[in-house]
Amino acid sequence: MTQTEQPAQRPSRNGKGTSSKYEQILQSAGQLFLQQGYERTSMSQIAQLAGVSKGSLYNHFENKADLFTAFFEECSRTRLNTLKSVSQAPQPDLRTALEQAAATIISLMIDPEAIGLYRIVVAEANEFPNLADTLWHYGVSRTLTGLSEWFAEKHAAGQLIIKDIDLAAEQFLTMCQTRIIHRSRLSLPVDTSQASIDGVASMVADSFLRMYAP
Amino acid sequence: MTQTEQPAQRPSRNGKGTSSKYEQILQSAGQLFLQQGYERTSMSQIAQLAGVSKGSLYNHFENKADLFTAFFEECSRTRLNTLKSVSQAPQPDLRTALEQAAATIISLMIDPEAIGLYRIVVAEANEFPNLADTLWHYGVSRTLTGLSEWFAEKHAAGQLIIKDIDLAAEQFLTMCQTRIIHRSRLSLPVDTSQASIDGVASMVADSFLRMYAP
Amino acid sequence: MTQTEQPAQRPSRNGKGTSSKYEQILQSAGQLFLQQGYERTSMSQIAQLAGVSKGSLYNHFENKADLFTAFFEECSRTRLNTLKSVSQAPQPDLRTALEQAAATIISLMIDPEAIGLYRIVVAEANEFPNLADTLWHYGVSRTLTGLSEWFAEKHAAGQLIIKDIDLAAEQFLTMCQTRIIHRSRLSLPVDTSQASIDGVASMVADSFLRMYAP
Amino acid sequence: MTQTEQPAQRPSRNGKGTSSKYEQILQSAGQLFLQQGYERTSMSQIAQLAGVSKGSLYNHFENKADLFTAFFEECSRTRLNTLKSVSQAPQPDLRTALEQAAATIISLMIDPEAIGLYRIVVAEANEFPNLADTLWHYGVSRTLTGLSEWFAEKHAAGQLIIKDIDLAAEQFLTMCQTRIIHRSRLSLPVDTSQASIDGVASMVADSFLRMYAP
DNA sequence: AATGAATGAGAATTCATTCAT
DNA sequence: CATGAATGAATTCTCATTCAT
Repeated sequence: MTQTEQPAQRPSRNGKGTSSKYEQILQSAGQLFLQQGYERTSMSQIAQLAGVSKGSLYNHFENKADLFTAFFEECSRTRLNTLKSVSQAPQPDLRTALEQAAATIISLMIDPEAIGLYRIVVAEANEFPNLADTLWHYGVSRTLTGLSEWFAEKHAAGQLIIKDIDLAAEQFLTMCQTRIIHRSRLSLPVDTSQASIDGVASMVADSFLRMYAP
Repeated sequence: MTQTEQPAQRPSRNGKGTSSKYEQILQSAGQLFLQQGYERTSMSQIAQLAGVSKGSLYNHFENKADLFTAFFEECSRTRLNTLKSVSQAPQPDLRTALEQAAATIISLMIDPEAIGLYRIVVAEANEFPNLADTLWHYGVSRTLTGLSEWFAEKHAAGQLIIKDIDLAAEQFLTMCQTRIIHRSRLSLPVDTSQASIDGVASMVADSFLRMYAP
Repeated sequence: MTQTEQPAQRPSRNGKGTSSKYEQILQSAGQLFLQQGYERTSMSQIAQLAGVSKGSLYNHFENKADLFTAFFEECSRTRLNTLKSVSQAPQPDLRTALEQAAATIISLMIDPEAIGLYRIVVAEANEFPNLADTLWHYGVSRTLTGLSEWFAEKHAAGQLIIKDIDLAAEQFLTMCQTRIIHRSRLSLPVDTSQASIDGVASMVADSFLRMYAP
Repeated sequence: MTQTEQPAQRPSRNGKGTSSKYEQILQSAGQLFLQQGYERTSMSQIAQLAGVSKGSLYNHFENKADLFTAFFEECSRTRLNTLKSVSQAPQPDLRTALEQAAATIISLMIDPEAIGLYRIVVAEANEFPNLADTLWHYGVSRTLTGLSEWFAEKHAAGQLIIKDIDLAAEQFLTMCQTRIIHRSRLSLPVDTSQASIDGVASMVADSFLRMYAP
């Protein structure tokens, strides 16, 4: 009912080249947790989807909470990795680069898995406090750092004038959440077409430039 | 197998000053739902906290889901009402007015109950789709409308130049969520002191003016 | 859970000419008991169908068992009365008279209410042992007596030669249950058209005459 | 709300001579269902009588209805099997053979288990419509077929003259129910001594011969 | 490691009955 | 008499976890 913190021993993947039962379970658990949330997902369901026995679950994970955190960490590491790459592609035009960065962020964050992860963290914030840490660590922090470094360069180059660079990065990220991401997280009807994303991205880039252009 | 008969009656509050058992239940349910979420809260817990028998719950509400939505609507109507009043107080200085509005919004949205409501909506978005509608209706919509009207006035008065007023209102509201609200929703450590709130509010006002001042 | 035997005081119907609430309840209870059986029928259902409060039920009947037996007795008295009239209509031809009596019996016994009563008696034979007495008394006994008297007359008149008249009556009644009644009681598909009934009735008359005609 | 997963497995009886837990449950369930009927029998009672936990019941059967039908089918197959053997023993004298067949049928059908099965089918005819099919298939059909074949032989041999053989078989079976079976099904006081059974059987044989002897 | 039957605590819900008004 | 909220025991069913094989 409450989570236990000991990370289950992670057996090295067996050398036979087949994805180990460990990962099979993790993958099935993830699918269900993301769809249904922690409480509504039962160990039986996971076992069935993974094609293993209920008992096997407990050979690999101490209990449901352990399996859950294992999934979450794996998922955060794997799925949120792409966010790091934001703003890697050099663009001659700053406005275009900002717009493109915003569009990328929005697209990544309305991905069903990202939405699912966000939901699960918010839902279980009290029961599993370190979920948020993990999400922040793998998801938000990296992006913010990436943006900060980028903005610092532009500041040094005189293309932007920013006093608090970290805050500016946070602002940029926050503004990206206008309308589309915000409504997606609530499962409210929302236009997620590329055109719609580009519209918000354009607005973000414009606003950001008004705020920080020389 | 057999049909259920008694439609849950919503008795008008008795005038004797004592909150009726109906509201007693609703209040207890709310407390638990906000703390623990829907799934983790059991009807037994609610009955116990409300000081009534488990059976009594079903004299007033058809089932757990019904009790939950009843709580949520009541709560949305009552608790989120205050958001309407944002920006009602006239201020000679536009910057100060914006800053104050932002500070008010931030304060209201990091209230534990508001955070709890947000969490529950995000968590149960799939199971109870109309929760988000209710939250949006009572919480977000009103605030946006209020801001839009205000900005329209300022636009008409030449103090702001805004093309898409509704989008501007959304931007303003989104920017208010930078750092403090965002982290609060994830139960991450965050400085919620007045000074911290004012800091973000000031940043929001500044940015907004840079974006839309003539 | 087990029945209590005290018959509830039967208030004389109120003189206002309107069917009393007592009978209103009895009628609704009957409808539900016959459809669903004793266990599956709840006091709430009865109250709702009768349009009275649950509490009212207990003003008129001591408990569920009492209400049930009251219904059953009333029902047996009222509904099974018609069986008495079997073989009242004089017929010049004995064969025709027998056939007609058999057809009447079959028709009466496949009536949904008769089937319902039979079912309920069989189902609750252990829990309410005197149901069977009542059914026998009001339903079977009368018919048997009627048949016995009739056969006795015919025996005296030399049209039939019967040693054990009571047994003959029972035989006649039993034979009437061939196929149609038997299958109806089990809700098995069965042809209940008049032609089908007449076919069995004819067979019964024939057989009976072979058995007892001089 | 969530789907159920484990289809109840029907394990083959383990060969160790001890009845498996599956059958242990089935046997206990049967005992209670036959005594008390479906509705009055609770899963807790069954678990207790079988000496297993409540949860175990659901490892073997999907739900109460599934356990019930499983019991019923098993029971019908096992218990009603003996009815098939009616009239297998050759008898030089037709009258004696008929009498003996009737006596056998009566004895089998007033067996407490047969009575219990009949009661349960009649009681649950609406809720479990295929109970009657099962009972008819395993119980009645076989007997009728057996009788029909026998009568056909006798007809071919000129010992009986029967136009509608199937109807004759039904008549024979119906007549066997006179008095003893009929009253037993209602739990009415009845003389079930061998003498009494022989009396009815004799009457049935006599009547049948009058109806169909050359 | 793998299995899957077994468990017992606890979940939601129903229901006959009572009782103050 | 009539009402309907209140009750608490009982019911069906779920679920995380254990353990012998």
